[in-house]
Parts: sequence; C-alpha cells; structure tokens
Amino acid sequence: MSTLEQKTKAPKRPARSRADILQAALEEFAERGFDGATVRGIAARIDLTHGMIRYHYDNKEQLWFAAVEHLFERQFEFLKFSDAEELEFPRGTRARFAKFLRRYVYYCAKYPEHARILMQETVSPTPRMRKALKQQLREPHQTAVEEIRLLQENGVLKMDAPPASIMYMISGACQNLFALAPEVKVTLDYNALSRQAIEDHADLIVATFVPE
Amino acid sequence: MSTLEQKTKAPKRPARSRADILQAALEEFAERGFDGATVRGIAARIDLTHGMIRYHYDNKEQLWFAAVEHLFERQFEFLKFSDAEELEFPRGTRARFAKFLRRYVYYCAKYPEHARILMQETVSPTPRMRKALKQQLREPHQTAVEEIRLLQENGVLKMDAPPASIMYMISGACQNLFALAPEVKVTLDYNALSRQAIEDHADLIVATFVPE
DNA sequence: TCATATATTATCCAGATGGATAGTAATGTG
DNA sequence: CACATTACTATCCATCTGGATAATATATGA
Repeated sequence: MSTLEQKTKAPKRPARSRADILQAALEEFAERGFDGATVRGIAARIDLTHGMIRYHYDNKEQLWFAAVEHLFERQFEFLKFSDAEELEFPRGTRARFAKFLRRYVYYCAKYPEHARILMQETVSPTPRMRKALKQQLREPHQTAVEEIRLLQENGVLKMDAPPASIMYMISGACQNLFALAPEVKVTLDYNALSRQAIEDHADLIVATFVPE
Repeated sequence: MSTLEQKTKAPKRPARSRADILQAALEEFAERGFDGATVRGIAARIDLTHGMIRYHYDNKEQLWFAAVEHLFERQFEFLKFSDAEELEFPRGTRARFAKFLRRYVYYCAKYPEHARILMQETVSPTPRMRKALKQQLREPHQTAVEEIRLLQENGVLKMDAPPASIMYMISGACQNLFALAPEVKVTLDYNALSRQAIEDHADLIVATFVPE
C-alpha cells in the first residue's frame, strides 16, 4: 500500500511519480553505493527536498529495498518470454537460449546500473540486505541453473563445468562491457552504448556461447 | 617520496606498514565505495586512529589514488611473464593466451576487490579520477587490445568482433564469479572461492575462449 | 464552502565525517 | 646525553547526514 497511490479521499497529486523516485534512487545507489548515496542527493536528481523522500519512504534502507524490488520487476518484464514465444521456443533448446542471451545483452546495455548495484551491495551485506537478496535472487538464480543443466543435457551447452560457474561466466561476459562503459570510453575511446556496439556484442555473445 | 619510508635520520619505525594501510583502504573502498568509505573505518581495520592515516596521506582522495596504484602494481607483478616464460610463450600464440587466461582467473579469485573497485569508481568519476584511470589503465588496455588483434590475425581468436568487445567479454567472464562470490554463496550455496571452484572456472574459461 | 486527506516546505537535531592542529612518545645519531 | 626526526595521540571544528516534526498548500468530495 504505497502512500503514493491516492485512495478514497485523495486530493493533490504528487509532482513526481513513484517510478521517478525509484529510478533516481537506483542511479544514486549505483553511482555511490548504499553508504555513499544520500537521501538529499536522490531528491536533488528530481528536484525534490529530502523531506519528500522521507515522506514516501520511512528510511534509507526501505528506499533501497523498494528500488531494488523495482529493478528486478523491470528486469523480469524485460526478459520475460511471451506466451507465443514460450510456444515457439521450448525450454532447453538452442534457439531459446540464443534468443534469451541476445535479450539479456540488450537489457545490460539499457540498464547498466543493474550490474553496478549488485556488485556494490553483495560485497558485505547487512543481515537485512542478505535477506533481501535471498528473496529477490534465489529463485530466479536457481531456475536459471536448472535451465543450464537442461541445456547441458541436451548438448546445447557442451561445457563440462559447474552450472554456477557457467552462469556467472556468461552473465559477466554480457554485463561487463556496459557496466564499465565509462571506463571503456576513457581507455579505449570505444562507445560501448552505441547501437552498433550493442549489436556487435550481442552477436559476439551468441557466437561464443551458442556456436554452430 | 612516501612519508612512510625512513630517510637519513629516521627513528621510530611505524607500527603499520604502507602496504597494511593500502590493503585496508582497498578493502574499505571496495566494500563501501569512495563516498561511503571513511578514513576512520580504514584506520579501525588495522587498529589505527584516523589521525595516523591523515598523517601519512594528505587527504582521502590521495589515499584512494595510492591504493589504486598499489592495486595495479600488484596486478602487474602477478600477471607478468618471466623472461623464461616470454621465451617459451611468444606473443600471439595460443599457448600464451591460455596461460595468461588461467593466471588472470587466479588473480581475480585472489583479489576480488579489484573488479569491485573499478566497477564503483569508473561509473561517474570526478575529473581527477578520470585522469587517474587514464594514467593507470590506458596503456595496459591498449596493449591488451593489440594482443587481441594479434590473436585474431593468427586465428587463435576466431571471433569477428571489435577487440574492445572481446576484451570486456572475456574479463567479465573471468571476474564475475569471484567478484560476486558472496552473492553466489547466498543464492546458489556455491563456494566460488574454494580451490576446486577456482580450478573449475579456470578450466571453463580456457575451454571456452581457447578451444581445441 | 468547508472539512479532509494528501503533498510539500521549512526547520531542527544528534551523530558522523574529513580535515586541522597542538602536543607527546620513541629512536637513532652526533 | 642531547637533539633531530619520525610516529602517534588527543583534541577541535565546520559541514553533512539521516531522521524528526510542525506548519502550510492543494485538490477533492460532501
């Protein structure tokens, strides 16, 4: 029951939507980490006072949790296979895996803050953060591992290695170029977020991990 | 000219070495980011007062710079090929690339804070940090790209993709499992830093990127 | 129009932080 | 032993931070 939704008697609409605040929070947390991020800094990104943020969210940790929840919902929507696609691309097939990988590369390029936030927040999480990550990540990760096992059985993935190892190798291969895009620009003068670069990387990923 | 080194007349040896302080700084910066890290927190990790840190380093940014410099020196030493190895493994050969990749995986597993720090600090660096990264990263990155070009010409790397794309794909594939080791433990109950897991990942990386 | 629920502003506060400084302890050299 | 040099402690301070609260604005429904 978000305080941003108006209920029975609900005058005066908010100037900034819930999504605006959470996106600003994601960017601030991604850039500065949980401790480095400030409520005032998040507010300033969308011309709010820090009091307004605290009006909608009890404290910084709850805001972080809401932002991460928003992040995963958005990712789920982005990567989800439609009913038609589910029929066309059955689980465990090469075609499905290739399609998923390509879509995942597009996701990483569109929301590079995802990788950055996870990298920062999973280093030494507080008990509450551990719990949050368990809730948000455990199930999708385990189904991903199942899918990898299936792909191994079907001979699509020929690697003989622990599924966890394969999974993090591939996700790292997809994410890294975009999560470090500013570094790539400075050191190699390569614009990783250009349309062409994204397409090239998707091609490379598919060619590397789903050969033939 | 570090104030930690004793010069002509130099009584009273320091209780903590320069390397101790920089390692503590690296861990704090890796865990909490530049803004989130505190000088007092770094000092506390090795039982120093924050005054002592400021005695050796003028300010937080200089300390960060020294820590990153230390990081890259350590990496260079770790990955460097000895003279004997340079003879045995000429540039642009498959054997050299395989050896390098395996060594890089070991490095990532031993110093996971490396990937974390770069991920945090290259997101929106201040002008001074941009300059620092240029100085430390530009040259090694460009020689790495040259090596990739050579490997492509020699047919060792068969991928037809921009070298920057290949480079960040491979480094991400190597780093990710270890940089996110705490996450892997929580979500998949897989100990990425165990000797066996490291060896498995090195095998997987070599098999994937240097096939045959 | 007026009550009411929500949105927003303007403060205040205690604690932490980076930075500064004055003074003290230890140790090698002359 | 004195003295210079380095290592270290103990403070102090302005600023920023998360959090709290009281007053105000705005739009809707009765």
